[in-house]
Amino acid sequence: MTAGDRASRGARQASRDPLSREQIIDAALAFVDERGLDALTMRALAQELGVYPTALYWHVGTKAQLLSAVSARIFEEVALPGAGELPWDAWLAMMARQCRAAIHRHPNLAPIVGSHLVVTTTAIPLVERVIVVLEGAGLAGEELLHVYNSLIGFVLGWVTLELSIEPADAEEGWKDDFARQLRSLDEVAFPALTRNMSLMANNAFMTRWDSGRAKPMDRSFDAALDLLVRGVRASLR
Amino acid sequence: MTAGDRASRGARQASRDPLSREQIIDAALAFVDERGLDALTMRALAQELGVYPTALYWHVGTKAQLLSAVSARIFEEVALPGAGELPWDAWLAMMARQCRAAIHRHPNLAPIVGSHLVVTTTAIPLVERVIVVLEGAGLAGEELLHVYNSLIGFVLGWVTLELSIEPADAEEGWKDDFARQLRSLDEVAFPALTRNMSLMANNAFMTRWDSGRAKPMDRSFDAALDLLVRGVRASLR
DNA sequence: ACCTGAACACCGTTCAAGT
DNA sequence: ACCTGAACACCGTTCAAGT
Repeated sequence: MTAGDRASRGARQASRDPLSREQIIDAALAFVDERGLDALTMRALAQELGVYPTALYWHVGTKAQLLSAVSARIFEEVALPGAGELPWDAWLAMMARQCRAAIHRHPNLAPIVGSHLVVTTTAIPLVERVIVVLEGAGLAGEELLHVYNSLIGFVLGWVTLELSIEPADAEEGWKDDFARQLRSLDEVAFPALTRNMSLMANNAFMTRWDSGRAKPMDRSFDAALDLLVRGVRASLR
Repeated sequence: MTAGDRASRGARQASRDPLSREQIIDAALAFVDERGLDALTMRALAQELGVYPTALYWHVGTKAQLLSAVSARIFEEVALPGAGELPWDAWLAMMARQCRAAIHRHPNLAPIVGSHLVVTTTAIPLVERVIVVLEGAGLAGEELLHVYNSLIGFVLGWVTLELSIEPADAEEGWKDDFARQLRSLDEVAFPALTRNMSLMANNAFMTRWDSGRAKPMDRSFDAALDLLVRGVRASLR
């Protein structure tokens, strides 16, 4: 460890107050937003804060715990209308779109949100209000539980997939390669896909090469959300 | 690099034939299944194969490319009924359950499947048959695209979330801690949640502490799938 | 309580050299 | 074509020591 590990112009250089856990989480979130998940190392973050890497451990425990705290921030950013201001179906659709928007604001965190268990109370206000609305729609018991899981699982999961990480630039022309592979597919073996290729190419899961970061799938999300809410509506009778 | 990096009893010790790309991918899949995603390093995998780490690079390019190839294997394992054997809605539900089952067979890969762009032709047969069935249900054009994305995004995303990674054992009693936090929630601030706590605790996204790996969410998945298919059915009229 | 400084046991990857 | 062997530039984390 050399003195060069400390930043010459870190945020800490100006403010000589001691580090805080909150400050570290804020810095980590900004870091991931700007430079990506892979670039976040304890050493690089420490340098950004003008501090030795090991100082972080005193505040946040471990890198995994830091990341978990950072991803929890996303749920605080979800802005919801008050319960009762909207009919239940409009409220749920609104909630879903607000969740998606919050994740889209931090796309580099999507892999964490989507694949790490959320064990934080910061999401509890959101949970509470969803339950209130579902009860308002006439749901209770097991049925309420399953509809809740359907909605939350759909939103968080679908958006995680939408924002998938693109392969690194190991092979440069991989996008063109994949596009070409799709275009030259055997139309005898795959008649339906080749017939709909202009529709599917780069627009559908498994036949796209741009991530939702570059090419958001707004229309498909709205459609999926509509189908799910329709399903709930139908099941209420 | 010392000679100890090579395995003393690796699979390679017995078979002296040269490595192959397929063999490496197979070994990596088995490795991840047994020892987890974090345990997979190029060095450890090389040792398992009785070879120097750098030998892997000649065959698979890079670790990211290897992981992408490994996760593609999951889609080959999805067993589907022939198109036309079932009504469209039953076929789609079957497809969804088979996809979920395939991912559940390799839960440690869920984070990769859920958060890395799929750019492989191994999933094309699946795509083809889904389109055939959707066309059979009377869908075409944009509507077909959106329903396709709704279904695939739901299945892959929802299951990724279901199989979320649990926090490491940094703090040992974190499960009890979280459970206690939930139980001691203010019932004035969170009346709906506290009222339904026995229903929600460890059964719902954001209020559970066991991953779907230990505690599969079968009922909720089936319910969600049913709601979505109901929605599609309703939208066909 | 909070941070430094050194050290440990790893990583992924490149590249020249061998066969 | 396929693999070895050494080396580079990193990692996360622990721990004793300082203030």
